[in-house]
Amino acid sequence: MTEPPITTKDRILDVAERLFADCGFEATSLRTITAEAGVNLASVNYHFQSKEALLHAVFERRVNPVNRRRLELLDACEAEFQNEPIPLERLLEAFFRPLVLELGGVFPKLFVRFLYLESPNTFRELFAKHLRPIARRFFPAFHRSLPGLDPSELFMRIQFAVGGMAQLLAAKSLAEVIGEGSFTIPSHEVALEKLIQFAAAAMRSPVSRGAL
Amino acid sequence: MTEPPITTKDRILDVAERLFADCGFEATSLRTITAEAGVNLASVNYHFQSKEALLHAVFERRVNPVNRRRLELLDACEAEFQNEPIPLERLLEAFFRPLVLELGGVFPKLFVRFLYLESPNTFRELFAKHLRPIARRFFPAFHRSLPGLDPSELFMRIQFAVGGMAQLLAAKSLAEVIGEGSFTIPSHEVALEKLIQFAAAAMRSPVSRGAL
DNA sequence: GTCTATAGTCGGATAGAC
DNA sequence: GTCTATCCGACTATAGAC
Repeated sequence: MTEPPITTKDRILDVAERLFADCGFEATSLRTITAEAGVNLASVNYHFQSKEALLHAVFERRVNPVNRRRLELLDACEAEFQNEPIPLERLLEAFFRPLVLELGGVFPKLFVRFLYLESPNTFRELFAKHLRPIARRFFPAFHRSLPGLDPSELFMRIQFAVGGMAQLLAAKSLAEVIGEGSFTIPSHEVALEKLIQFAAAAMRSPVSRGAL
Repeated sequence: MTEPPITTKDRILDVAERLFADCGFEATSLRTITAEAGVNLASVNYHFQSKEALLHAVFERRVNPVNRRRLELLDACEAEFQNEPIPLERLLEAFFRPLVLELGGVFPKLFVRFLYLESPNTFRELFAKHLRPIARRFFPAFHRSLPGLDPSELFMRIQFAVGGMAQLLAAKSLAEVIGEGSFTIPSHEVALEKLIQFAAAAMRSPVSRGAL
C-alpha cells in the first residue's frame, strides 16, 4: 500500500466541489478556490483548461461511481427476481441509495444545484448525458413493477419522487430555517428509509381521474 | 380605469425576475437587465439601492400575494370544516395552488432556485422570514388532518411533498432533457391534481418502523 | 427622474521565468 | 509542474450634468 498522494489536482477538485456546493458556480472565484486549497492560481488553468472545465471534472469524478453503483444494484435486483417485477422499494433503493447514502460528502448537495439550476449552458448537456443511460435502464424496470400506470403517469410520479430526494439532500439547510430547530432530524439511513416508504406509497396509489 | 403605467421600476422588476429565474442571480448582470429592459444602467441603483436589494424586491413582489392567498384558502377551509380536520387534499391544494397554478409567469421557477440554493447570505434570511408564518399556520392544520403522525415524521413528509412541488415547477426543463420528449407533459391544472394525489397518498401511508 | 461618464474592484486567463 | 506578474474585460456603484 503506497501512501495516497494528495496531488494539487485533487486538492483543487475537493475545494471546488465544496465551494460550488455551498456558494454556487458563478459565485465562486478561482481565486477563492486556490487560496483555500493552498495552491497557486495558475494551477487551475494548467490542470484543467478553464473554470467551466473544472466544473465538468468535479461533476464527473462523483457521478460516474454513483451511476455505476446504481446499475450494479439494479443488475443485482434483476438477477434476484429474474423475470418477476422487482419490488418497488428495492428499485427505489437501488436508485436512491448510492447518491443519498453511500457517497457522503458535499456532492449530493451540489447535485441538487445541478438538478434545478446551475447555469452554464454547456453543463446542462453534460448533466443529461450522464443521466439518460440511468433513466433508460430504470424506467422499464419501474414500468414492470407498476404495470398499471401508463408511461406518462409513471414518469411524472418518478419525477415527484426525485423531488423528494432533492429535498432530502438539501433539507439540512432548509429544515433548520423553516422548522426552527424543533424537529428531530433523522440519520441519513433513516431518512432514506422514510423517503423510500413515502415514494412507494405514492407511486402505488390508484390513478383517479377527474377527482378534483 | 386609468391606463396601467409601465414604469421604469416595473420594467426592471419584470426583466430581472426573468433573468434571475433563467440564469441565476450571480450570472445575471445589471447591464444585461437594463439593456433588455431598455432603461438606463444607473436607474437600477436609483430605484433600488443595489443588485441585492433588487433581488429582494423581485422576491417580495410575488411572495406576498402568494402567501396572502395561501392563508385565504386555509382560512376558507377552516371556516368550512370548523373544528373538524380539513381533508388532506384540500389542505395540500391551499398550500400548492397559489404558487403552482394561480401565479403564472417565471416566478415559480425562481422560487425553486431560492428554495435550494440561491446564495446571497442576506437573502436566506428574507426567504425564511416570509415562509415561517406560512409554516406556523399550515403545520398545525396538517397535524390535525393526520393525527397519527408524530411531528417530526409529519415535517419530513411535508418536506418530501414540497420537493415534489419543486420538481413540478422546474420540471419542464428537466422532463425535456431526461424524458427525451417521449412523454406527455400535462397542463399545470392536471399536474397540480396529480401532485396533490401523489402527496396525499404518501402522507397517509402508515408508519412502518425498521422495515428495511 | 434620467442620462453620461467614470471610479474602483475583481474576475478569468496567459506569458514566461524557474 | 509550479510560480510571479500582468493583461484585459466585466462588473457594481456613484458622481454630477441636465
